[in-house]
Amino acid sequence: MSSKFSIKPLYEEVADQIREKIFNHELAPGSWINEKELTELFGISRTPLREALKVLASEGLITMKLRRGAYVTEVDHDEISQIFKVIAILEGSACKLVAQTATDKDLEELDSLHLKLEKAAADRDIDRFFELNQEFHDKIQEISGNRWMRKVITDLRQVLKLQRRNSLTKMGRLEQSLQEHRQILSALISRKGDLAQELMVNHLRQGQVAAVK
Amino acid sequence: MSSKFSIKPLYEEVADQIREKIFNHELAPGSWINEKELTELFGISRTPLREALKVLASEGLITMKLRRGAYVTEVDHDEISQIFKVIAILEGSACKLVAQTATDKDLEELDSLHLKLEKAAADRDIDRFFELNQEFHDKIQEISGNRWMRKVITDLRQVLKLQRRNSLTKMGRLEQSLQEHRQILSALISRKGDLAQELMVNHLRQGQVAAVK
DNA sequence: ATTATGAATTATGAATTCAAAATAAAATTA
DNA sequence: TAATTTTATTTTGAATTCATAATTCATAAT
Repeated sequence: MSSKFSIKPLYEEVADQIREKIFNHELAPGSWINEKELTELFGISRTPLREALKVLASEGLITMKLRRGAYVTEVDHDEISQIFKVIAILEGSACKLVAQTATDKDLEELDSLHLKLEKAAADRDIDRFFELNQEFHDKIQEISGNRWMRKVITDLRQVLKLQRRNSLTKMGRLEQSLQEHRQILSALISRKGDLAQELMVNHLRQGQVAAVK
Repeated sequence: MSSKFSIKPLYEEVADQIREKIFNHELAPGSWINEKELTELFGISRTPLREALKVLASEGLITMKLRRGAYVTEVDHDEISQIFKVIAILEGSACKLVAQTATDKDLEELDSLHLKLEKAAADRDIDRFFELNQEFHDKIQEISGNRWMRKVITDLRQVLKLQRRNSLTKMGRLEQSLQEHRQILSALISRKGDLAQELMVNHLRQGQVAAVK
């Protein structure tokens, strides 16, 4: 591995790298993991690699088969749908809470974040849009102030990322998604908790429809 | 380890055993994990033990410090409170869904489960009560049919179990808890989704109050 | 007596080794 | 030739080994 003085343990570093490979489909769902190949690629021994694999398995990203090794988990449409439902419930609640308890400063920050999002969309900068879209959702959770809810959502989103068709891949959906965000933001700013919650749940439902095709 | 022909990988077996030790406070929150001691106790080498530790760390039960080892995670009151809130949101939603979509047979099963719970309470059989109480909650999630929601709740409950003062330790709370269950069950049977949800959220809030003292 | 300093011990992180199981390849037979 | 058995190779699971960092303990200095 690159630097001699590691900040994090080797197995975590390795887990990060493998996660990346999974998310960009260098390691596609269903494909088996070749330990030797990866140890050679990373220039490490099997011990930390296998530790990393166990962590990824407990996250649900890979599946371990006794005496057969590990393969990238395949999630079917039904499971994607279930995961979306859980996320919708949680982000919806977070939204309601934000409408009720956020400071004005919080909402200003959310607003300025959304402005950047609008800009990225106008520029047709897809990557930046994705990134800021994620930040927008995450900011709401941050404001709502429940670290465990945030962790749960992050973990679930990670499993969703196994799927290539990742919610708003298509441009058409992008514009609609933006419109939904505007409504959510507006509801938050006018402190309409129930409305904000409903809009967020619906927003995520739309995302789900796009995701499962 | 006991049986020669293992069904599950050694590291999982070991993780299970350590989890048990954590939950019954043989390994108390804050205490450091002695690798050598555990390998000798289980009669295994450090390799599978350390794999197990990494899994437990990713579950949040233990915390790893680089070059210092691992200790059992300590969760403070604030975090317990946050976790309860997430569980309440999810179980509340599950409850609403069950009221709306459960078959009559589902509700009959839930009812008979609750009868057993009443019996255990009448017998003052605390262990059995705990077990059936858990089953009651789990059954609702099972009926609601979202495996991922169930997994999330299970994982969160596991972290709660780090705390000794586990919700309804005191007998007084036991009777009240039973009363709350009756109301939830009644709301479910009469298909009042919103009420069932509200009752469940409140039930868990009560549990939280008991838990954080 | 208390605090520093340095040696000895212990524990951790990671590579290597070894045994057993699974897969692939070769050889035998029908 | 096709199917089946046998043998070789690869891969996995787990123990062992090794290097280094952290801790403990003993000694010396203030």
